[in-house]
Amino acid sequence: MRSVSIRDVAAAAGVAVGTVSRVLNDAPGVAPSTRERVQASISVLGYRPNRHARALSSGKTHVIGAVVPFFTHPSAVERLRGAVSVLEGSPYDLVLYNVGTTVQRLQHLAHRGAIGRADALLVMSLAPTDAEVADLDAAGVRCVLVDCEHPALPRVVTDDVAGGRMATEHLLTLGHQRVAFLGEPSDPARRFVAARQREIGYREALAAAGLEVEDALVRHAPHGWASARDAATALLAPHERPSAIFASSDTQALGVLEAAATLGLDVPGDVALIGFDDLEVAAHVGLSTVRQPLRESGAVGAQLLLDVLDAPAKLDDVPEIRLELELVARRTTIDDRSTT
Amino acid sequence: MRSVSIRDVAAAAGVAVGTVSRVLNDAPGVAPSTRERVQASISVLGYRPNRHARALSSGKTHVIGAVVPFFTHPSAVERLRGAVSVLEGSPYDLVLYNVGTTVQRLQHLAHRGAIGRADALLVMSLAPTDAEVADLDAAGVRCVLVDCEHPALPRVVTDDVAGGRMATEHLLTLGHQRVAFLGEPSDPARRFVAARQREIGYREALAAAGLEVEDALVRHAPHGWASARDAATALLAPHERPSAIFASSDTQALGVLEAAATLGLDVPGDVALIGFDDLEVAAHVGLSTVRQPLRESGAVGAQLLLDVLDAPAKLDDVPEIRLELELVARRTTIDDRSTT
DNA sequence: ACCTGAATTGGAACCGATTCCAAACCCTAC
DNA sequence: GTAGGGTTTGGAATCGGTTCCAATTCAGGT
Repeated sequence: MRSVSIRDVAAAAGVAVGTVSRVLNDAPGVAPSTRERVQASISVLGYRPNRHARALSSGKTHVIGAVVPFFTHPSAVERLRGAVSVLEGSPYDLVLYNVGTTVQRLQHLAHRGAIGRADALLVMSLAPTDAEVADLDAAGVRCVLVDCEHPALPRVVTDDVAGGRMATEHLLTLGHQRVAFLGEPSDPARRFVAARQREIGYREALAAAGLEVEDALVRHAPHGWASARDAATALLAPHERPSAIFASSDTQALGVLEAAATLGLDVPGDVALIGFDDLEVAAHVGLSTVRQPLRESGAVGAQLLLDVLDAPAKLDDVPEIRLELELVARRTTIDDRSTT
Repeated sequence: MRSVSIRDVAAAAGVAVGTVSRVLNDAPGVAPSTRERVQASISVLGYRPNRHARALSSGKTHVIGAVVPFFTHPSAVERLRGAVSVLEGSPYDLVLYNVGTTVQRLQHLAHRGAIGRADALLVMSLAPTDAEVADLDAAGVRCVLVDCEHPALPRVVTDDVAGGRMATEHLLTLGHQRVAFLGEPSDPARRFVAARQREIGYREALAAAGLEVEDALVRHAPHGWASARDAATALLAPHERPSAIFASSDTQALGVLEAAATLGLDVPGDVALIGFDDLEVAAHVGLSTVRQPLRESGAVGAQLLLDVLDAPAKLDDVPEIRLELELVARRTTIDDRSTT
């Protein structure tokens, strides 16, 4: 039951443990014949180095922690997919840290879990505080951000304000005058800022078009399908209905779609709709949206993290990679039935 | 930079390291006053135990590895969601092992990666070989299977044959006589068996109804949206078209839906369609399907693994938990337009 | 006052690797 | 024949915990 240790290998090969270690790490200074002999013993004994012992003595854990708020959200998973695809080719293992509910949890996680286990952290959609950055730094844990910002950390971001503008302008261009916005309530700690920024873009676009923002047309509902449906149902009440809705995520847009269907409203005839993210489901239901390169953001972030880990020292200027957004017009804003 | 160790704490509190360790592990035999003093030093120094050192000396890593084939597939993610939700409340970290392409990879992973890092493995949809089970056992790594079987391992399963029957019978009950099947090619190592079993259920249902299986109506395409669409396009060629299709996964069913749309066929008017899994998207596009409790399977599997880890010895009879399937009829088999 | 046993504490050994200094070895050059 | 240099190799120290045995303390019983 007890596993083979490096000393067993050393004994079997008739060398010292130091030599076996050198062979294991492809370190120079081992005679070819010796190296061969050691390798033979290794495979005969079926020896596998103990990763914890290795981590303990070398200080490198070969673990990357992915801090993912809301692993339940499709967009978070999509980002993770990108990260996984990159990390697969690396010697790093990926530990999943889900930040489920409380914002407080990052603090908790960063301290209790991630630090002391991982060499580095890939933090998604959750802007760290200065204190957290300091802690991370003190613990020697490298960090890269995806979909959020902090001046001291390398990051992969998109311009959510511009995205909000794009979506809104698309609707305005189609002739809509009364455009509603459905977003998420800003969280108390102001750490999830994407939805808020999209709302800013929405307001900017309306202002640029010389339109007033009607308070009644701006709603907030917790991220998720059901709550968006309920909010949209209220928004689409017969009296003074908007002619178009911009939902700050595709998930919410699906809720709007459901509400419209229940109310017997035609989309886009009675009300046009655009979402944000371009989840795979958007293509299937014909949802117009602003495409955000979700998977790519995870992949780029992971790659950036690997680069950072390779770089010995702290970089002088912190890299920021900005990914582009793209408008994808589909059935919910442009009715192809009229053209066929 | 160097972190605080248990010896620093011991010195600060004026006790021996053993005592600090006892405090850390809530071990009995420490005077309340001493315990308090140690705890004070711990928080003053900001001490965090090093998990690798702990793992090394205690033999417990507090890591559970999730072996997930095709992290890109929605169903795999859904299972993982369930597992994550359960493991969040536990002291275990979750390491993600994606088995991307080659079947060979499990061997690779189990040996190189998972073993020696994790206390236990949650293996999904990938039946291990006897050799692998033996290795796992030899390495002292506990293991629970989800969506696959091995006589020696605890597992969470569903009856895919029955599911295949359910889907097919649903179509037959609706009066369809020519029911096609779209599945996945069986992999060389015969390790992903679910799709194959659903096909068996399909054949059983046809046989029970006294119908012949027409070879031309049974197709196989690699899992995924695009390849299913192509296969379905061939299947739906005008000549001798089936009146209904059973796709062995929702993902594939979406491909069929796309093919039908492109061909200008009405669903379910020209061709009825049923999938398998009940992914969230199925509800949005109105896809009939056989609901499989994906998330629950992950959750139950994780819980089972925790139980197994708690149980000191190897259990005499290996638990098998069977989750129920449920038919969900939606628009793609039952046209509500006729009734409205 | 002394003995016994339980509760508490000290501290060495150990887990399995890396790392680095010193020792051994082998050639070549003088 | 030997000094000197570069390779190889040996092996002790170390990383930061857990574990367990021995030592100490202290209370209660006689």
